Amino acid sequence: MPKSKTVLTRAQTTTERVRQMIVSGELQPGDRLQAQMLADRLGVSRTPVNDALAVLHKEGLLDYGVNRGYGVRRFDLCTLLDAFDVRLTLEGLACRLIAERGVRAETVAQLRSNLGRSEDLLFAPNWSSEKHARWRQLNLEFHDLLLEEANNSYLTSGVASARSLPPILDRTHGSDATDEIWPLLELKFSQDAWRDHVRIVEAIELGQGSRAENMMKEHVFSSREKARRIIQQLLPSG
Amino acid sequence: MPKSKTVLTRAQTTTERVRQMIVSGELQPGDRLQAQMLADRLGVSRTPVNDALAVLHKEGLLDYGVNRGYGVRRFDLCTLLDAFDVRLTLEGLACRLIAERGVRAETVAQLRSNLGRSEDLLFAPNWSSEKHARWRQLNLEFHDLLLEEANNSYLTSGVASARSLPPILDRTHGSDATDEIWPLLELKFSQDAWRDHVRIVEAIELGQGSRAENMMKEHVFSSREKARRIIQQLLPSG
DNA sequence: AACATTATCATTGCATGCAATCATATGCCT
DNA sequence: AGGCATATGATTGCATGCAATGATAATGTT
Repeated sequence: MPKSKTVLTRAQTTTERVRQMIVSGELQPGDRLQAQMLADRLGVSRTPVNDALAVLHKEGLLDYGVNRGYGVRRFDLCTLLDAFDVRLTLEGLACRLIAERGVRAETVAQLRSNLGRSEDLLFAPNWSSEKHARWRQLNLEFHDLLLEEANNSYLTSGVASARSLPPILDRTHGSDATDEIWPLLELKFSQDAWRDHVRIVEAIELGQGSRAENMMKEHVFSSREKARRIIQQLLPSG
Repeated sequence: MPKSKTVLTRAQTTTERVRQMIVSGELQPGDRLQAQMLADRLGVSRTPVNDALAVLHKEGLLDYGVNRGYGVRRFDLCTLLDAFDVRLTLEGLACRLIAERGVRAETVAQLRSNLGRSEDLLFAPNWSSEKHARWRQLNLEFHDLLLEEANNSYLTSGVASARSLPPILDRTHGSDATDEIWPLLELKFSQDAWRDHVRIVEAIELGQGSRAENMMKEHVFSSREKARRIIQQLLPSG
C-alpha cells in the first residue's frame, strides 16, 4: 500500500521556491515581486503566487503595501540581530524543556549519531568548502532534532521565521589576502560550535535544564556576534 | 489634510473578523470552515476568505489538509501550555532588552499612566465584571507597550501568535455555588498581576535586565498555571 | 449481513476577467 | 521654468468558472 502520496498544492511549492529565491540571493532585498511576472517565471497562475507571497509576508520575509504589492524586505543589521535574539531565546527554551521533561532514547541516539558524523567531518584533514557545506547541513540537522524533540509548535514556527533570512552573511567575503585564512577561521568556528553541541547534549542527558538553556543561548549568540562582525567589516558605513 | 485614509483590503478585514469569531467562541474548535459558507456569511467572495484562512493557518489557529480545507484547531491543555511557555519566554526577553538598552521617557510615562489607571480601577470598592473587562484591556495595553518598546518584529509576531487562542479559559466557570467567590478570586489575581507590573516597570527603569526578565516570566507563568488549574478543574478527564 | 467497489456530489485548487487603485507621464497655469 | 492638475498605463484586489480531488451514498458480491 502506498503510504500517503505526498501531495503538495501549487501554492505550497511556489512558497518554497520563492523562499529559496530569496534566501539564495536570486531575489535581492528591495526587489519588487510582481504577481504576473513570478507566475510566468514559475509556470503557474497568479493565484498560488499570491498565496505564497502572503505566507512569506506573514513570515516576515516580504514587505507589503495595499495596492502596491510585495517586495523583498530590506534587512539592516538591527533586524538581523533581532532575529538572532529571538532564535537564541527560543532554542534555549527548547533545550530547557527537553532537559526538564526528559529526552527520548531515540532522539539521544540521533543526536549522538549527528555528533559522530560531525566529528568525523570537522577533525579530518583537508578542510574544503564542500565539507563546510556538509557541516552546515549537519548543524541544521542538530538544531532541528532539538526543535522536534521540544514538540512545541509555537516554538518551532517562531524559530523558523527567525531563521529564514536573506543571505547577508553568506556573501563572498571580499577579495583581498584574507581569502586564504578565511577557510581556516571557518573551520575553527565550526569546531567550536561542535564542542558546544557536545556539551548541550551532555547537559540534556543529565537533565540539567538551565545549563542546557544557557549553553544553547551562548551557542547561538556566538553566531550572532560572528554575523555582526562580518557585516560591520563589509559595510563600515552601517 | 486627511492624514492617511486607513485602507484595508477585504482579505485583512476578513482575517480579523474570522479571528474574532474564533477567539470569541462563535466558531468552536473542530468546526470546519468552508470557503463558500464563510464568504456568504461575510458578504465577500471566496478569494479574500481563502487568503484570510491561509493567514490564520500560518498563525496556528487553524488546521489544514490539502483538498480538505480548514478547520478550527483543537486546543488541548498541552497546546495551551506550550503557547504560554513561548509567551513567557519572549515577553521576558522583551523586558530584558528594554532594561538593558534603556527605555524611552515617553514609554515610561505611558507605563506609569497605565499603572495609575489600573490602580484606580483595582483598588476601588464595588468590583464588577465590567471593571474586570476594563482591567483586561489595561493589562493588554501594558504588555503591548512593552512589546512595542522592545521594537523587535520577530518577538512581536511570535507573541501575537501565542496569544490568539480560542477561549478555553474565558468560559463561564460552571454554575454552582462557586460563582459567588469567583469574582473575588479574580480581583485578587488581578491585583497580584498589577503588583507584578509595578515591579517590572521598576526593574526596567533601574536597568536591571535579568530581574525584569525573570519577573515577567514569572508573571506570565502565573497566568499559565491559573489557566491550567481552571481547565483541569473543568475537564477532570483531560 | 459485511465488505469492497463504484457512482454521485460537494468542496477545494487554480485560472482568468474586470474594476479599483497607484505610479508615471503629459499638459496647463502662473 | 516650476509646480499643480490631469490623463494614461500598469498592477493589484476581487469575483467567478472550471477541473481535480475527497467525502459520501448506492450498488454489487461473497
